[in-house]
Amino acid sequence: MSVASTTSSRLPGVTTLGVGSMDDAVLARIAKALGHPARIHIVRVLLERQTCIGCDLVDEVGLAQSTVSEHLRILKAAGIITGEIRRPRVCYALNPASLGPLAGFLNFALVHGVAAPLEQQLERHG
Amino acid sequence: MSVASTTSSRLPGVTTLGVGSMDDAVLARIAKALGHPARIHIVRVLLERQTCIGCDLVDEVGLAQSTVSEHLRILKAAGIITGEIRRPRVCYALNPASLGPLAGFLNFALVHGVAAPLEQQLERHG
DNA sequence: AGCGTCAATCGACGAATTACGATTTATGAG
DNA sequence: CTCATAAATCGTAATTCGTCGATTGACGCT
Repeated sequence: MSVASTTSSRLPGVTTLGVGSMDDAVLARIAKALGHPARIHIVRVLLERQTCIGCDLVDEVGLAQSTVSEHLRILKAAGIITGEIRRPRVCYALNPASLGPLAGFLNFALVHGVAAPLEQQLERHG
Repeated sequence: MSVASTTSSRLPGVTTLGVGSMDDAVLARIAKALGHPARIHIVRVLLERQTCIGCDLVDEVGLAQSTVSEHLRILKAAGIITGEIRRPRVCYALNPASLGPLAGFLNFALVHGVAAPLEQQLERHG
């Protein structure tokens, strides 16, 4: 099925390979790491102030320091953010390229999913 | 920053509003629903054969019927798939529009994230 | 009516997640 | 050296997740 250079988008980091080229586990890992409001919030903050932040994150998301640290660990483990140690601080930054696979998958689903007429979604059967 | 009609992409379902217009909880909910290999796999299968499938999904993902049913329930609850009851079968189909918010957020991160200081990403490995 | 098929639900159980406070580690400042 | 600060880690509790087998429900057939 379609390992074709089908349109998709020309977003940086998004391969134009078909959806079949991506591994379920890879995509799930990224999605799972983003699957918490606090972590989405962290990514958003890192997006706004690209300059790294340290403990400001703790103030931003209204959770305990240890909890925020854990969320940062999860994001880091997924490769979504980077943490440059600068004792006693740590400079966090977004690693946008890591989002490429999931973004590519979703874009693919978006452009190829709408091709199905509404009636098909309600009427078709095998 | 926030609500700007910045570029992004012209993918269907992706609003051109800024990243600030999306709620953390909404994005996290979609991401969480996709945060499992089996569910990614289901979405992919639904993408390939847009025509809905019933029990074929159980064969596709190699899990018990009740487990697959649970994954389908989660995807349905997140609005990612639809299930048209056609006794004794159920016709599942992708609801691509539901992926729009997350796709938009990731695209935004992708295009706006590359501007981040390069040295941080290189210096990071330690 | 009775059977077969498919999907949902129930109950169970271990594993993982989320959250917190307390502690520890590592610096830089005074 | 001592103190303050920032981040990670530890221990722990509550909750959620993932998975399964068994059961139930709802049809279409014969």
